[in-house]
Amino acid sequence: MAKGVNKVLLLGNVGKDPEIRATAGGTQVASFTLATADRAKDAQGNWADKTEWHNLVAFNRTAEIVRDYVKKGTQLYIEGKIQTRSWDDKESGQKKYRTEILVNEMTLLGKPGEGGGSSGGGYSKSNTASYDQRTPASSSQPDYADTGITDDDIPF
Amino acid sequence: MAKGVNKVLLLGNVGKDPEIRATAGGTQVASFTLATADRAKDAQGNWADKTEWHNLVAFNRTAEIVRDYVKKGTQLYIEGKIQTRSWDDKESGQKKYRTEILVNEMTLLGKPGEGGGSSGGGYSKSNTASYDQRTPASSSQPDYADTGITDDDIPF
Amino acid sequence: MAKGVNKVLLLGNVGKDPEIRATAGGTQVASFTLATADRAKDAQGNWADKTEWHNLVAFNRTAEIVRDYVKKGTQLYIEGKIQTRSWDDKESGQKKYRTEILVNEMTLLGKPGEGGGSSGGGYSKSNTASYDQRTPASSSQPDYADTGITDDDIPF
Amino acid sequence: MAKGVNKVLLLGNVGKDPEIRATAGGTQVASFTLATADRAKDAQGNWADKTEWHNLVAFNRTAEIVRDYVKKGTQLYIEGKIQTRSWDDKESGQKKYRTEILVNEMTLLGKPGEGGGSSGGGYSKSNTASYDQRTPASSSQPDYADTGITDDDIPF
DNA sequence: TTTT
DNA sequence: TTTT
Repeated sequence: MAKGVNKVLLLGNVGKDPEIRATAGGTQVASFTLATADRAKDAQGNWADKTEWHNLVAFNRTAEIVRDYVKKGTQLYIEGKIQTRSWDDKESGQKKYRTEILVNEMTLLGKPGEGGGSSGGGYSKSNTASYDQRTPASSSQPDYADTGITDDDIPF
Repeated sequence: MAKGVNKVLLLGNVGKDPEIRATAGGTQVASFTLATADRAKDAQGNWADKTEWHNLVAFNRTAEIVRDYVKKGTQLYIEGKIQTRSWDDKESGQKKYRTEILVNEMTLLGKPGEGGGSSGGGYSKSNTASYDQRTPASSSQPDYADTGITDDDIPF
Repeated sequence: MAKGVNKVLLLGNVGKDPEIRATAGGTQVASFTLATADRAKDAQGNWADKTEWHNLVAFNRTAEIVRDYVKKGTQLYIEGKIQTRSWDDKESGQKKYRTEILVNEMTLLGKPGEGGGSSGGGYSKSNTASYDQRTPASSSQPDYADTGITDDDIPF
Repeated sequence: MAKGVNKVLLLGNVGKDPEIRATAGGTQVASFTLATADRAKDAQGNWADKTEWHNLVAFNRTAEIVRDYVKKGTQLYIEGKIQTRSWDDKESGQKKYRTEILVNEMTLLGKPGEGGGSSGGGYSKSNTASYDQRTPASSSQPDYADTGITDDDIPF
């Protein structure tokens, strides 16, 4: 039984093609960003669109679905939990934080240029993205390689 | 401050064109059904789709958006609360119950035959349904007319 | 991957001691009611408390936790899904519906007369209710016996 | 109508007495942390408690309720949205990010050492924290003063 | 039928 | 930094 609640619900569009990796032990990891649009009043009292960007991460089977069906622009509904990782930045010596959403459930809603969104979770089966195990040569964002994460650290 | 939590999140497709009414005082009321698809194991242990139907009701500005943009087949995300109304059935003398979702927030995701679902909340502005104040001549479902609901009964 | 979303979040108090049964196959089933309090404006425009009652059902391990820790008055947070069962009433010949929340996750928050609520999932370990496999001799509410539900019908 | 969904649900315990400020225009701002407890399998496959910390911020009336009723240890349920602010750190010249939950709704569940948690929104009325308009003399965390936020920037 |  |  859960002792607390840490739940996030997001519906928005994927910012870039997801980045797919695997841990040393073969666990699939998908990282991507999601933009959620909101209407909020600006300083002048006018309604203006405001976009919030979220860092998402998915593991295992969910990562494979991301790999195969999620691309830049895909409209997604996800449920997940908030996690904040921290590390000491080698250059500045400062403590840095990165907040991510660990995706537990996902519903694909569509992608620009396709009629997919209307079909009740629809997406083209031909959407399959190729598998990409590259680790980016250099990344200003901390990733699991940088932080020395291994399969043993994945908590499920 | 809320004393409790009663929150519902649904993502699915609208079953029929919504029914739009107005109370005597002019409050717009939209009623419609939403199907949510689920994958569940059947008696034989196979994964099978299972559809759950929900009765939704929206008031005021939300009802107008339903009237103008929601049709049979529209894919919707909604947030709302559960409400169960009860009344004594005149024919059988039995107490009857009807559970509805009062819609507080709504995001349109698309409609079959249009590319709308993919555009981040997209829908065609030309989608406008005409206003329909008819009360169905006969309805086996209790509706607000049947139960004598007036503007004074609307709790907000 | 889910094709739709059907999610309910409730926080409130349990109305009566839960009713515990087992199916012929030994699956534990717990049924109970939960009251969620809300503040809403009444017909006169005054804020008034309004209570909504929900029918909850839990299976397996969750049912056992209900059996052991949940009593009349317990404050609970639950996540679940909406399900509406229907059957033909033998007396009136009418179709009847019963909407229930199938509980997936549960967090115990406290019980009147105990300090439990403050303890982050707190409840007295001595709270253990005795196991009750009785099926109520007569029930005006449709239950799983009435509707002929067997283990094979339980969809997970 | 919302164009996207950005919703967070948290149930946990407050880490420290909230920090209360007011903007130049008199808008109340409450900042506090919330710990959500989770059970997760560790590297050895054992279930272990894991605590996630969240930065919460509340404005206006909600900030006043926080000021008056929320203290270190209070058990809270909140709904809100994720917001990430960024700024250029003056010392290191690096871009820094801070993710916060903007609290929209709140339900107080209890506080250690009181029976409050069981009372359906219970808390001692005598809990009233004194109003604290101090801005911390020095803070390594960016706050609204640091980032030059004024009333005009508050988007509602 | 809960709770304050 | 909370809580059990």
